[in-house]
Amino acid sequence: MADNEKLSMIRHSMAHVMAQAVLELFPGTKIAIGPAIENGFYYDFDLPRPLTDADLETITAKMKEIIASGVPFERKEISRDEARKLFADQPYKLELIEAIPEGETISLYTQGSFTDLCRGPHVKSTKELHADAFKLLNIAGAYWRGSEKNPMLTRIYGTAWTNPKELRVYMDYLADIEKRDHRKLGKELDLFSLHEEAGPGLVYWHPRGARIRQAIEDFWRSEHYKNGYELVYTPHVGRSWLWETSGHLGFYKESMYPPMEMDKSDYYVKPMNCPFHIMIYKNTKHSYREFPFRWAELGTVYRYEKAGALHGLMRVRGFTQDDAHLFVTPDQMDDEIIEVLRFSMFMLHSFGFEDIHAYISTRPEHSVGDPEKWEAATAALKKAVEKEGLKYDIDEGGGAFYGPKIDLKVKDAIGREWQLSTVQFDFNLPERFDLTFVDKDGTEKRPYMIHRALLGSLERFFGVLIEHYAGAFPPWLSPDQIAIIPVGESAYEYSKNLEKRLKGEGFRVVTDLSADRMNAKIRNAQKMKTPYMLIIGEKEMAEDLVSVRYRGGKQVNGVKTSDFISEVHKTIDSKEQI
RNA sequence: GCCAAAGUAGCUCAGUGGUAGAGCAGCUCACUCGUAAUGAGCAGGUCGCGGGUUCAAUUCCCAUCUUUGGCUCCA
Repeated sequence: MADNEKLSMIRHSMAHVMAQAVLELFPGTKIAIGPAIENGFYYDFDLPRPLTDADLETITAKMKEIIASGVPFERKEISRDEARKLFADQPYKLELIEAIPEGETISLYTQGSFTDLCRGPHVKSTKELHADAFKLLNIAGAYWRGSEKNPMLTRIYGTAWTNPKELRVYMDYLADIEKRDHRKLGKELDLFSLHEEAGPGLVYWHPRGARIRQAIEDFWRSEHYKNGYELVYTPHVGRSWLWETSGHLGFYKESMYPPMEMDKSDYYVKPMNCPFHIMIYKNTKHSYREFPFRWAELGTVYRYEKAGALHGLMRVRGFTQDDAHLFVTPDQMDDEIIEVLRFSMFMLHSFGFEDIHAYISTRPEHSVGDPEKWEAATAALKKAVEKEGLKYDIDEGGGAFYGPKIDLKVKDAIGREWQLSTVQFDFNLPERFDLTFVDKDGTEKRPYMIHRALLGSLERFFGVLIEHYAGAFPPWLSPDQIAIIPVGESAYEYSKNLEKRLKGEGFRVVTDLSADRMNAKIRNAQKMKTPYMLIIGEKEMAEDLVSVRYRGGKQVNGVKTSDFISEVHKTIDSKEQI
């Protein structure tokens, strides 16, 4: 049997053991479902009272008892009527029984005092479960059957493994995630903040965060020009006419900030950049000879995200998309998609993401646009992904109503997937805004429109970068690249001049002239994860040397300053990590 | 929006029905230092905001905002 099947059986069985423990401790509890999931399991309960973290300990202790008792998991098949009778006081189970198709077997699994409606499979006995290889992690709310129209149940999440060592490895992984948390690092490294009193979900980029953003934006802009894009700037608000035409007021009004009334018109803050780029397109009549158009903008948009959905930089209400819109003729489509994908891969690689996976989403049930166009566009997406040699999955029917798309997800340093790039066809807006171009034969035709974002939003991308690098950015992105640390006051003057010299090279440099001892200065620079620390004392001053302490702890003393400068240039230019 | 928990100094956190405390950071002074914290002193808080109970509320209750963990959502 494959290891993951075994693990999944252990986890599923653990869920049953937890349900037994909860029922014994909280009589009258109604039970819902309890599957194995990635790394663990959960079970949903309708409890007589809310749970506290202390209850998790009690439940854990009870589970250990059940595991120690070594009871078998016994399977039994019964009729639908028997099942109804058995679960007469378990309304959620009754609902599940009714949902089982006629003719399908209904099976039960029993261990000790607990019987659950369950397809299985399970381990043979609780002897196969390890009392020290599981941990209950948290209590959360979850809608019955995942619908917000249904009652909210209490879900207990746990993790389970075959042995304590595996559990420890997983717990270490969770601790690593906590250490990398961009919200925590954002504070510690003084990168950004959010202010509840000034409006939730709105990001303040501090000088050190802004330096990173500048580095990203500078690179982004110059690469866009190199890759045949034009950069545009568009307004932040637009009259309701724009949003009525685009259809946003019809479909997405709930997610837009409410209107501002002025001169008897309603103005809306933009939730997307596309209608503005379309206005530029519509400004003149276009010939096929001008195509393709590639217009990019770091466009700041505002969306009303539900209060409970906000999360640090990852889900915010105001964010800047690295947006671009391509207007192409049908015969340019294939090449343009290939080019966008290649560009996208280049950008992601530049930021240190190597493991990239593509997801293609195809036409959903309700869609606009000619099915043949959908076919052609989807084929173009597949062709591009294959040409790039990317691994990909297809989400049949998972596209937006207006067109198929490719999403790229990257794996970070600890294996978590983040969606960054997206390339989407749009068969809706060109119709709604009646976009045309004059083709070779003199007739007016409809251009293809493609939306794409390479980094997604700068806020979210920043969050992902922080977590990927755990705050230790490669020098080209580091807020401070070099920290100068004079050994004593006698080196202050020299250090200030060295700072000037290094800044002249274009480096981001800070000199620590505080009253702290040298050791404390090193500690502070280290805590800020500054890549290079230069220790300056008598020896260095006398011979134009620097003593380099690298972020990793390595020291190289007596380096010629000019050698250090060329080394840093090389590292920054190549975007290497140190 | 829903379920649950939390909100005390800039940060991390302790604490109590009789209007608050630590460490770090900050400021001042002294020390002038060779690879992860020099020492002493000072200052800093309407205990998220609004009601209620009480002689008295930061503490108990209600409402509200925000945050956290999830759920739902994410054009």
